[in-house]
Amino acid sequence: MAATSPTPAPALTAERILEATEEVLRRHGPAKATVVDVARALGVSHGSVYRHFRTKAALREAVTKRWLDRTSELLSGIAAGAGDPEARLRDWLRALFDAKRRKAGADPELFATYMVLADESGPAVSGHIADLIGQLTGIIRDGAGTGVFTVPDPAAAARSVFHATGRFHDPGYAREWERPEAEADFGALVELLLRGLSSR
Amino acid sequence: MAATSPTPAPALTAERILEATEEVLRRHGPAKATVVDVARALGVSHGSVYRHFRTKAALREAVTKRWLDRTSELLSGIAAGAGDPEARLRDWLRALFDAKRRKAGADPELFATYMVLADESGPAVSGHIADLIGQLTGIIRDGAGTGVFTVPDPAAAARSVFHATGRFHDPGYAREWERPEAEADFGALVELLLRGLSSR
DNA sequence: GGAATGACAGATATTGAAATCTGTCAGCTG
DNA sequence: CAGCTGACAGATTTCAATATCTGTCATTCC
Repeated sequence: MAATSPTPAPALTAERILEATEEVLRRHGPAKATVVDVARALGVSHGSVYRHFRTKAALREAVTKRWLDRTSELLSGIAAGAGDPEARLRDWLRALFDAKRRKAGADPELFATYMVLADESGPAVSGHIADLIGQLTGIIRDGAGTGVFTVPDPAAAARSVFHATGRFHDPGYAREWERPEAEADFGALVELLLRGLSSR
Repeated sequence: MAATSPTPAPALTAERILEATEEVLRRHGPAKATVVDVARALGVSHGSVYRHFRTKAALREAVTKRWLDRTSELLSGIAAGAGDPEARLRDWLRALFDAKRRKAGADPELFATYMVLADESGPAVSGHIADLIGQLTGIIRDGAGTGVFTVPDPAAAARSVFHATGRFHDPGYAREWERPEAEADFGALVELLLRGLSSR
């Protein structure tokens, strides 16, 4: 016989708690999702949840971090690519915008839930943003190396590009993303920024 | 004898109601400011206020509009100037950022109050933004005329510039404006945008 | 007679008591 | 004995009764 049970009680792990928490958040929304709900969903007492996460805030922050990390990973693939830095920058910004817009459009309630969580988890979000700007810095540094971009400070340029495109990735602007002119506005802004990066 | 009283009862006018409303908002905040409070501050019954403004929402929107119009006027002076369009654009963006940052820093509670009002008054804000983008369009069109800027569509470029600088004028970012790197970030972004506008 | 009043109905906000939740921990269980 | 439980104190949320506010309008007052 196997020492580990086949399905009945798959051991209480941080990962399983996070999955259950996501489900509870999806069902009840951020305001009504309680630690007791999470414990009930897992068939354990809420005390057991506190063995893995010191506080409710820590649990929520872990959920937020997981969610943010998924976006980071998706984009890091593009940033690390080997092609033309100009095209890579375009693709990266486009992928960021598309990913956010798709999530906000597909399930607005869940997206609103994650906006609340992100608001609570300041440090996690700051780290995520630093990561994204780091990816941008890599692309721009590559371009500066090959001479496609003419910028004295790739890191500063990356910050500028990230801030400038905020309207197309900051969740606070989600409502605007469905407007018909959003697409053209995004394209125009990206081209303006690319011209600025590569002007002699 | 004068037909109009010297000071006692200076006639109930829309202007006086707006002033009293601003004062009540400043004192009580947006959540607790009532029409009854405004009427009491003026020494009249609340029914009299409803003679000048159909609803409480209309009264609040009028206050918002007055506030937004003050910013528009300040900037229109710069936009209509006769100097170098490049310098004018720099000055205009700088003036917008400085005005917002100064207001947010000097009286955070009042600024928060106006953020709530602006949130309620969608159409008034949209109109204000359209006005600002119009001013930007004027500057950029001038630059396109003299050849300083090389853009096919000044109106589209103006939209891009306004959106790109959102982080430095959108009230939602007010918290960031006090951070030490804000100044450098603002400068770097403006220079990047100017290079984009004038690249051959 | 044009402007202001104040009583009123329905909508919204406040309050305080009861219910629920968070976080701890001594003890149980396998 | 490592992991889980459930009772508990203090903090937070819910809920229903109560109070206040919004918007109207018949009446009053220069």
